[in-house]
Amino acid sequence: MIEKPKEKQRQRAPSQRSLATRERILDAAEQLFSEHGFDGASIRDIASKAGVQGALVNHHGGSKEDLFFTVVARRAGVLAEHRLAALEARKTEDEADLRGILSAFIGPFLELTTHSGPQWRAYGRLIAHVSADERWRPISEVCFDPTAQVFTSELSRVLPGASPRQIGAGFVFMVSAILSLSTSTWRIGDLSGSADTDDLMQTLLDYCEAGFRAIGSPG
Amino acid sequence: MIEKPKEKQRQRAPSQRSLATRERILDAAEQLFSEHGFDGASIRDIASKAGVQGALVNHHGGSKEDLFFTVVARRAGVLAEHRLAALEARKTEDEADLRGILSAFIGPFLELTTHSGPQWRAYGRLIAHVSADERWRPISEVCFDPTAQVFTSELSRVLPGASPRQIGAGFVFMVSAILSLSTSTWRIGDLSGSADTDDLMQTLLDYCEAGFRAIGSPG
DNA sequence: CCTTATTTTTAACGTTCGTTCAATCTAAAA
DNA sequence: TTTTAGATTGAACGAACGTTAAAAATAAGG
Repeated sequence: MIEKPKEKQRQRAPSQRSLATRERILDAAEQLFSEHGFDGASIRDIASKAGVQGALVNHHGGSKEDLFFTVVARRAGVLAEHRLAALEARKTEDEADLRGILSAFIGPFLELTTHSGPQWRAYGRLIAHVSADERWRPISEVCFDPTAQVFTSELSRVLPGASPRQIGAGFVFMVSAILSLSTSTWRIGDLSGSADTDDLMQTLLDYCEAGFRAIGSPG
Repeated sequence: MIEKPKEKQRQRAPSQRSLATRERILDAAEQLFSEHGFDGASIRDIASKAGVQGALVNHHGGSKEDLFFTVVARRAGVLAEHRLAALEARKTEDEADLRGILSAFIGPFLELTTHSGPQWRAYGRLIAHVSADERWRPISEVCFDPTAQVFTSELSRVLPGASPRQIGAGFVFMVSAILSLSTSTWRIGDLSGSADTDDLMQTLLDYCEAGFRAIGSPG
């Protein structure tokens, strides 16, 4: 499902039109997968939204599972770069304390998923699906675990009193809270405005920071 | 999808065998819905797991959406009763402080989903699906929102400094963290033992209590 | 026991699914 | 310009889907 080694090398550069078509297909898949999940979104729906024939989806994306992996992985690298860059920036400015670490993890995600257009917003919901369904654990391991390990080790550094299991639990709680902002915004209220989003990020940061401190300190 | 008013009254009591068959079907649906989601679980799979013919699933459960709602609603009342009873018990013992309220909400869920057999364990994952997919919002409103309102008003009482939006955000964060224990246990590590579950409940309680206090206090 | 409402099976309906294949169109490379 | 790899279309495949209808089996009620 993940490996894709068998691709006989191409003999011509892809045309600009085909590249654009491929992106349109991936965008359509991203939206429909995020709205209806893997099983709820059909190849035909994706093709229709992209304005192409169904067979073209298989041609550009391979099997449906290949397509799903491609869509998830497409933005995973960008997200990881933003997070790790934010972490490094905090480090060089001696702000790599608990709140700084959490900000470096939470900030880029909320920034991208709320201020970078509908595709990134859809990607937030898509990650929620990936994270909730054990079926996609291999995708998580490839796309998100490396970054997660960097941050958990940083958290262990600033919270020496917490066991690895406690760090892991707190990290899962934080991730689930972050993703809930992509899936359950209607539970809290309308936060389409940018100011509300920043407010909510502060609330989330306060919540997670205090939670980690409670975990990391005895008693 | 939710309403089910058209049932012409029956003229004979259902046999014990049919009642048992119905429960077997609901149990099978509960397990498969929780593992593969609504679209990923087929009527034929459910029938096969229940040991009956496919048509019998429709006969006992109605349409697939009706069946899903029935499965979710079946244990929702029991869960709500446990939570509200725990809350009342804390109130009469003057332990209805923040931690007492959170314990009354978290404790019964973890107790049921980890110590009451595989069906309740499946039910935990099932609720995670309901909570994550906006498609099932009507089900959430019927099955879970009444209890949620009781607890959020209690939280507002003990956290007068927090706005309704902050209370709502904290509640969503807490719910998502609770459900993550049903869906992402593999992220934290192997916690199949019962002792570990109790440890994790303490960690979750510490985390959420501190988070709520941070939200509820100025600064 | 007899009647028949209800349960259960068997079979099939029409639809949609993911995927494949051959034909056609497009455009990169020589 | 010519060649032809690659992009795109159109059509079809077999399989699985949710659902329905009519028999057959079962058991409740008289």
